[in-house]
Amino acid sequence: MAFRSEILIKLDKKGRCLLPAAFRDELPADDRGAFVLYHSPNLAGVVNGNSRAGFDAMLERLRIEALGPKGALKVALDDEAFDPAGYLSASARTIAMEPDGRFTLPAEFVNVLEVSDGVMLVGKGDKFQLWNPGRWQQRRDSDRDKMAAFVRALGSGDA
Amino acid sequence: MAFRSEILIKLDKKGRCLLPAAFRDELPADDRGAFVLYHSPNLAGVVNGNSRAGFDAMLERLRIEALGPKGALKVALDDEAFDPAGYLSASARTIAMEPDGRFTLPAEFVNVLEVSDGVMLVGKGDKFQLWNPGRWQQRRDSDRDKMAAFVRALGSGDA
DNA sequence: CGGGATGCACTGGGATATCATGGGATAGCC
DNA sequence: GGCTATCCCATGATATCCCAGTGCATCCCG
Repeated sequence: MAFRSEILIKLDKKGRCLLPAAFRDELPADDRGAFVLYHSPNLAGVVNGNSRAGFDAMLERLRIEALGPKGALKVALDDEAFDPAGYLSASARTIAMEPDGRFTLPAEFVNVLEVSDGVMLVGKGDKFQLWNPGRWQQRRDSDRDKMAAFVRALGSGDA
Repeated sequence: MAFRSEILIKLDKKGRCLLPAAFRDELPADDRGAFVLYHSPNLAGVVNGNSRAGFDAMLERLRIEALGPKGALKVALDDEAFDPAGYLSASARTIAMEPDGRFTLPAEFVNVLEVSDGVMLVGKGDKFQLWNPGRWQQRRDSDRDKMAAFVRALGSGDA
């Protein structure tokens, strides 16, 4: 289960779009009919996606690693303290697909993406992202430079 | 698992090409049906390839190198920071082969390679590369001189 | 050691299935 | 009723499956 590649998909007049086969194939075999979309916790205008199992696993890790084993019980009871996993859950929506992989992109995500007729889907390994195509282009160019610098920095260490 | 030799393969009218048996044999025995292609992170016009396991192992090493073992949670949540492993994932595609080892080379790779009827496959040990045959010829000539100089330099060090 | 037979690797091409998308029709829901 | 979601069908493009041929390597046998 590793999401790869970047794919531009259409958003039609009815607000539907398609989760491409390359991404559907990465969903768990026993849960191919739905997935989760959630707002990026720290990057405005980006929507993250994952399988339900993948999203739940991330929340689980977050609770354990951020709060410790005993934190889980505390978080279940303590409504006053900040709960990062709860925050993400609130920003998430389960998306049901039609059998052919299409789904209606909820308006709240359309709004933050500011897309009208195309959405860029980007595989990030553990998860995938939805981007405004133009903004992704910029981010991609900037990341390409950072990647080149990263590789150069590795080289100076041992060569 | 070590990819060796350089092999020129045909790219047919339907955009298919063949992963030669010499390379298929280096794929893990339990995952012979697919492999991964990804754009070179710092060399335009070159496409890298590896087994799924080999690619994933590289990403894993990359994450540890870049962030330390405890960075996993942060990288899963932080969409703003540059993530080299995520960058490579986005540039990668899983390629399924037919039983006889043929596959369709995705258009995005055909474009960056600027190939029309032949692709040079070059074994690099841990991974392999796809080159435009002409560009590989140049690279190869230049590497030959560099290798000779490298060997000479070795000699002057202790003789 | 030579000659033939056999099998596999690579290439080509037609037929079929799947993918991605558009659009109509139907069924709820405020 | 107007809006949205769901189901269904249609279509062009692409990918996949299947079969066929050719050449090279290996193997077997005398």
